[in-house]
Amino acid sequence: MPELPEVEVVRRGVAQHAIGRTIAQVDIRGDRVARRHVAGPMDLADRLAGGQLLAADRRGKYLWLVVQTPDEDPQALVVHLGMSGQLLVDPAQAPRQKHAHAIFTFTDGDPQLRFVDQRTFGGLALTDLAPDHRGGAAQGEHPHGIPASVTHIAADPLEAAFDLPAVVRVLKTKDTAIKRLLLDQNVVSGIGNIYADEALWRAKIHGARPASSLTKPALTRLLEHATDVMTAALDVGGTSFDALYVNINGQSGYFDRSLDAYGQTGQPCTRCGTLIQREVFMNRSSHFCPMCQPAPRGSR
DNA sequence: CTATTCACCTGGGTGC
DNA sequence: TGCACCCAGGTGAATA
Repeated sequence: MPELPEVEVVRRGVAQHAIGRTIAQVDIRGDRVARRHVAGPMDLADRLAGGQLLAADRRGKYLWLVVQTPDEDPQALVVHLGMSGQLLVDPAQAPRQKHAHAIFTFTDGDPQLRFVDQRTFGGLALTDLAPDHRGGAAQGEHPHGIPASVTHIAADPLEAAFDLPAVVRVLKTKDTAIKRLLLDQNVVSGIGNIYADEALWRAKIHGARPASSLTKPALTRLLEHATDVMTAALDVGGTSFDALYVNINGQSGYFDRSLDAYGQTGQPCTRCGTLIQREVFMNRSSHFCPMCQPAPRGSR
């Protein structure tokens, strides 16, 4: 599932293959892929035609291409991969994928850029760029600004603008379960179910613990583990379980081999040998070691 | 205002 | 072989 490392792999691929190129046309199929583009798919395709791609940027799980459109200030083409979205680089003669919702052709010919999404939880939208009010001491990290539709998303742990002590202070005030907060993109962005479970395992913390019950050093360590595990995943191309998550060339990442908790139900904990358990929490699967990560009193 | 739940979507797997 | 059902889960609107 695309979380921060997987989205970053895609961003790098798009940057390599698409920056500087000019869009000839965008073939959008169906209404759903552009449902977050309020003016509709026709407007999206019309305004992108003739636009030049200036940059590929990212915050958390949100990826955007900065586009110099013919008639307006630079815009952000926000791409969210959702659960199963892919951006693929393909020659024009390659068969159209069943779930290819948008195909970008360029004035310089091949390759095309295709947005393919089996479950269409992801999508495309063109929005204005706004100054990065979260930039703080790290101005210049997003020189084109942040898409207006992404300004509510918190900085992610790989950004210079990420203020770890400030996030820890926020967490310390909340009685909410720590896993819920790790997944809250308004608190810290980029973490999804896989890396939340991995960070909690590494920090030996049960996800149902109220954040306020953890010490500031423990919360700090947890976020550092989240940063570490996402960095390690990025180094090997992300986590793939099947053909649903792939880079722009259709290749899988290798981090699934390094997972200690997520998807390891019934396997021995690599630290203590106790069998990893799966529990449903927040209507999601949570994987944890019942010995290393004791449940809080009264949970379940 | 904050906290929590649920609809959205498809394909692969399972049990009968 | 067929079919009903469950499961994966990021987001944001709806609800409490």
